[in-house]
Amino acid sequence: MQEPWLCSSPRGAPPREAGWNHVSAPLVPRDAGAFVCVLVRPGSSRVLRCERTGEMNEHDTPFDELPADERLFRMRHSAAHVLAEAVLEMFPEAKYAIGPPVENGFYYDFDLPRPLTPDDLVALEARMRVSVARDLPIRGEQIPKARAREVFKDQPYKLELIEGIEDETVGYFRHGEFQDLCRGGHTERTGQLGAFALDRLAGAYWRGDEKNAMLQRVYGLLFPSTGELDAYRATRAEAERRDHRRLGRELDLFHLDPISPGSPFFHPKGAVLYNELIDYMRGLYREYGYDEVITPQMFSADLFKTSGHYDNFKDDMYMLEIDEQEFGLKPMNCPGHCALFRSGHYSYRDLPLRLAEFTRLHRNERSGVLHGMTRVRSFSQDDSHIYCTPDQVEHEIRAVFEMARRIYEELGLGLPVIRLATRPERFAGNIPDWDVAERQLGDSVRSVGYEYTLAPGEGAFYGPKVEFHFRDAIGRSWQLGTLQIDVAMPTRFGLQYTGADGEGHTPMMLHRAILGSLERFIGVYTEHTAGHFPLWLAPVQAVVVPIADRHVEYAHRVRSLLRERGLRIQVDESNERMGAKIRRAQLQRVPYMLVVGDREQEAEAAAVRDGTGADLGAMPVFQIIDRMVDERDSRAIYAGPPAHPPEAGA
RNA sequence: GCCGCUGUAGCUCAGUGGCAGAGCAGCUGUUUCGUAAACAGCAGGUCGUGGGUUCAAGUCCCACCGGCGGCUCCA
Repeated sequence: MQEPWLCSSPRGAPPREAGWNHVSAPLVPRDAGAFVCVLVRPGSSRVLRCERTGEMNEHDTPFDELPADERLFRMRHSAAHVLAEAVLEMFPEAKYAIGPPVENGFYYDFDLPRPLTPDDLVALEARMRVSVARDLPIRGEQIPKARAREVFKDQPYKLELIEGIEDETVGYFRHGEFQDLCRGGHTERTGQLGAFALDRLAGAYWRGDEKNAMLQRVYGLLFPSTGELDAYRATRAEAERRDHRRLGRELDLFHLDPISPGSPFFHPKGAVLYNELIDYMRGLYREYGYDEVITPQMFSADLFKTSGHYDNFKDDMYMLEIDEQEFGLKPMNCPGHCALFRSGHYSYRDLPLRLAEFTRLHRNERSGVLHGMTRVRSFSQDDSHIYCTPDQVEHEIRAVFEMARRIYEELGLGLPVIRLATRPERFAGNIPDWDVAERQLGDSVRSVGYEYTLAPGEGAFYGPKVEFHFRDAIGRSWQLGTLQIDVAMPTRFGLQYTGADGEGHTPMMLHRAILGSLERFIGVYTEHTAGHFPLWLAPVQAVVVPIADRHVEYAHRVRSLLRERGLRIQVDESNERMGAKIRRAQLQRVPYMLVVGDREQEAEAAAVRDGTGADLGAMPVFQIIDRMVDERDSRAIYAGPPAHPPEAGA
């Protein structure tokens, strides 16, 4: 017989549903004034559910009637408790910290006598399933702080949390032998957790502060159903197949070498992507009135002292000593552009001045943060700084938005999601200027038809920041571009332009990048497209496949004709069967395969197969050229990967 | 940087103190082929690096380097 369920019902409030019998007898008066409500079907003696409507409204509404997202939140939250229960069983001396629900599941942080191993995860998961099978009631209540301190007297992290709570009482949850300090949001029983699995181990600082102890974090996945859990795992497997580090190697685009950690080597094919993207941006710069500049790779530390980067980022810069003077490799372009502006004499007639630069930047990123192409130490950006008069700012911001929208659309990325990052704790400039700039950015975002979410305290040290995020083809969100108003550097550099009044004025300054770092963009875009780049970006745009050796010469003629139009074409002369050549081209994500045999040679044609695997039939060579040139010049988005992509390798 | 895991052929991986292996890729030869993998042979190794334990180390221990998963950071 299960133990009765305790509910701290407010004086026996009746259940709301018709058709339920309400047994309001206080079966287990565990806490003074607490009532237990047991629900049974009419005519049945089987206890179906208990309901509690206490001060915390924990089980005010039956779990099954909650909105789906609230149910999922509670399942994940309760799963964290069940995980902690399992860990405490395995390690009675464990100190447990916090365990919230998170996207895709939950985690719990522990201070344990030894590191956990993957085998431990298996054992813990088994223990969790026991708790689920026991289907224990989860009870919650508010208890006085003094009592909580007593309950958790051997739990330093819980005690610290208790001290941080301002109320006189704290939330206290139990199921079985397990008890936790918790603000609530739980299932009614441990049997309601849905489909879960322990996922991975990680380290995490207590309270997210690197000055604090490193705890062991156990991550779990949890979804309402096994189907959804499997679907999530399938998505993750797809992400692995698309991983740019893997595709970069398989498609021979780039690699990273221990000889220079975090600094990509672009192979010939990767360099095509890099240069095509720059060409694309240059074309837009001409259209949008940007001027490209090239500034030094290295500056005296004085420059970075002036800009403020020295104070904020010196440890993350590559510093050098030259002739007993301190120099640094530039980690960003803005100080150099300010130096360029300062060197000239600009009047209001020269503004807005939009300085763009693609030169390489170096940042000494901490070793643990490096990640493929998305977090590197050496990179270049489609970077620009716009100097303008105060009354030009709004127009300039809108123009950046318009340009960004166009670029993301042309690349097939859809509409970005906007975040507005405001003044951080350490900042340059003065607060009134910050307030104005934050309002101006927010207003501009709305005026161009976007909503934004606020990211308080996440701005750059010199000004508030708009971030452009987008979701890729498998639902992951990435930040690409940014737009910032600088409320510090023009003043710090003493920048001046001559106004119509003949007086000197401080210009406004905007920072903006749309692709962001080219390295990161290429990494993200490789994953978004799974390597199926649009034709204009594809490193090899077509492979000519001769059926037999006697067709090689004609294949070369076809290649020449296409190359004359600037198309990037290869001939597969290998001693392989056609099927193998097709397969190889397909695995290399080549957009077009041009098969040539006797029939095609006769007709000055090629049998065309596109990257989706569709057979387009034989087409005259001139028609193939027209088609490809059109597709390239219109920057058409790739139609989509083949329905059944083959696995590379064995 | 911190915590954990990890490092064997170009790639993916096997090798639990006793002769360093497989598949794919590569090279050579045969085959000359009609839309996703022809056949045969050959070659390929400082087992991340440096110390240590041992008669003996890819295997055990220590340090360092790189990578992976997180945390922190991200101009």
